[in-house]
Amino acid sequence: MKNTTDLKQLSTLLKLSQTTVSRALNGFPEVNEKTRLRVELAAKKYNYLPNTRAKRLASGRSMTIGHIVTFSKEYELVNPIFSDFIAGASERYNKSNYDLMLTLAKEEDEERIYKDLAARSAVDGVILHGPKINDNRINMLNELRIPFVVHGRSSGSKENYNWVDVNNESAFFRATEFLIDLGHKSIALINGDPNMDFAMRRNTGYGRALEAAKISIDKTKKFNGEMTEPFGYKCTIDMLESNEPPSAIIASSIIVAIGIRRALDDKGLKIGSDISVLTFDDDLSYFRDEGTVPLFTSTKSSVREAGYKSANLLLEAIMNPTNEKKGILLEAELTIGRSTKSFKPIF
Amino acid sequence: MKNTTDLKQLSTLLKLSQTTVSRALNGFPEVNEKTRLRVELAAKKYNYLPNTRAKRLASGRSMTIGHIVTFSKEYELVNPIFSDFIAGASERYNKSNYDLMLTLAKEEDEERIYKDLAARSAVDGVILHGPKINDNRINMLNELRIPFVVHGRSSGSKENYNWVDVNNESAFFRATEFLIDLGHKSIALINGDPNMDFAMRRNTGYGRALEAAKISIDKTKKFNGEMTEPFGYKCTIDMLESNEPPSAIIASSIIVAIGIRRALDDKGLKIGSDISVLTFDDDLSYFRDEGTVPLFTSTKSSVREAGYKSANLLLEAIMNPTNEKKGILLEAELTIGRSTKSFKPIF
DNA sequence: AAAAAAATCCAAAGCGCTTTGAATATAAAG
DNA sequence: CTTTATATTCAAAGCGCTTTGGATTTTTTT
Repeated sequence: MKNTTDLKQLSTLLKLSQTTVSRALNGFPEVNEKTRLRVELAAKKYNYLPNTRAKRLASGRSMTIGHIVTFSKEYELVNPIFSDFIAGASERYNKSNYDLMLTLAKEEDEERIYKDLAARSAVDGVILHGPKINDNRINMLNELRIPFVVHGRSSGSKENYNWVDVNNESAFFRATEFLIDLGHKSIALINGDPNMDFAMRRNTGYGRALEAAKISIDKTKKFNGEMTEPFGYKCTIDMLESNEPPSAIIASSIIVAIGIRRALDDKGLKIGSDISVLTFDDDLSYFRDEGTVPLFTSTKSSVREAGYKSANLLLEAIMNPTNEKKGILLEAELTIGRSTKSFKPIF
Repeated sequence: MKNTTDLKQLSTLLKLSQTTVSRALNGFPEVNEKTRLRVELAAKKYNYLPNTRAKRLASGRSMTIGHIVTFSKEYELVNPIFSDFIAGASERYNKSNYDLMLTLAKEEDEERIYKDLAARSAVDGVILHGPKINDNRINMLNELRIPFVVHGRSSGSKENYNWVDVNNESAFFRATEFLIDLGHKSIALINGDPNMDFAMRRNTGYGRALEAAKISIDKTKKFNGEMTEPFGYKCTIDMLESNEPPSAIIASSIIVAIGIRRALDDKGLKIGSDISVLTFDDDLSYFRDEGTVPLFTSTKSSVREAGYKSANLLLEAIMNPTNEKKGILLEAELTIGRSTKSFKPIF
């Protein structure tokens, strides 16, 4: 029935103790090179790999990183960026033989999940996704003494923690400034959930650029919500049906931008020439637009790279628990597409 | 340092043996109801949860399901449907306290990963994603004796296996038939990788409907490739620049359909009135279009539901290893949007 | 060649649970 | 009030590794 070789069998075959075989395979110095070679050959031959369960118990490490991703409450929405983020993280884990444990849960269950993870010591560390302003999960994780890295940051939090974030404020400052330089004065912003830290920073960058150009903020042109395609559509339609539609729109994600385009289309407006659109772009793989000039002008930063770097930072923190906490700030680059043009009144 | 309670501590506190405490918590019948209550209360009070690593070793089960998702070779693309699929699966696992282990890997590593998983007995079962025609991973998994469920099927495989699939052939038959009924005679198909089983079935459904209407197949209007937005764009541009553009296009995913729309837009064509577009829709959460009449006419089937059902079938198979292998076929529903209109010559 | 040092190997304990087989307490039957 | 059956509890073994501390062998030093 059992078709796997275990350490005992292997050591008997080799006429060696389990200790020696174990040490040979784990690269300990106190083992003769010749025997190590013998052992490694035999391990390969008999297809031996240490039983994960036993290894984890004996070594006291789970060799597993937890990712807890929450659905948004209303729409049971899974953030589309998470697959690319995880692709990056997974790439890093594979190199060090860590496993990735993924939990998708409702927001209200998240706290319990972290506590359970700690109590049953199921993971060696976690990645915290989607930090909010003043996110109390951060101090909770510090109290639970689980090593962790935050993808993003949490303004207002007094805690000391590792993070990897894109410079959202500067990305949106530059985006707004770029549109202003093109002559736009009425620039809308379709942003994410206002409790999210990234949305707040994006809002700040947007506001700073407008202020610098002495353009007052029009509250009817600022939207916060779930970053879905229909949300982008709806906000745009609302603006286009208002008295004073904007001449440019900034979107917080490419999915939203696609909704904006659909709305423009419906209203018979041409993207770029009639209304400029600029979006933040996470460089999601299935929208990646190589070769041709991209449709959307964007501030772009690879979320996959963020995933890799987050994973890397976490593993470092696990190996060296005394390390100083560290923050990594990624800059987004402004990529010019065909969706932005100089201002020209159309209404 | 250690801040978790273990079984030994808990049983000492309760003046009971570890055996009794363990049994009480695991719902064994041979434990007095009063003691069980005492134990459960104490467990809650002291925040006791069994150590995952120890439990897994002792019980001989990993309580973990593996999902191996591969990047496509050329584009390092992560299939966007996988996040919604996993959301469904995760929901099912949570109910039974299974963990989900996710590995993202290159195709060429996949075989080794399965073998390693078996050798180190790291999971109790796996979900096989993205089956191809004659997929040899299926017999490999059977040989490895890992319980598994295939999301999709594999034509040509002689193996006996569990699967959950959407009726791709009928979905594309109906889609094509629907367009034919609207008077379209030149209907393009932008499909996935031709080695994928689902793409083959979709092609079959499409072909059958054309044949039934005595429309001969135009090979210049059939495309196979990565289901990205740029791919949809490119195929459409190519057709529009040819001598005989189609009057309708069927897309294999909403992402592709979005690319098609961009191309139509670029060429100054109106979706629906000028060219009809019909897409398969996995009902991805961030494109879900509630309330209004959806833009795209589609054959729709929730991939999230498929995830839930796959997980459920897998857990059943793990609990009852002698169960007959089972297939679950989901039907897609035809949803009428604004992207399809009766045929009317425009060129 | 004997003594000291270094290299190599091993037996056994332990990781924190579950589970087996036996012991004890309680209830039912004679 | 025994005896037998039933309910409840427990001590100890075992899951398959890693790791400790010691034993043995080989090499180096004197």
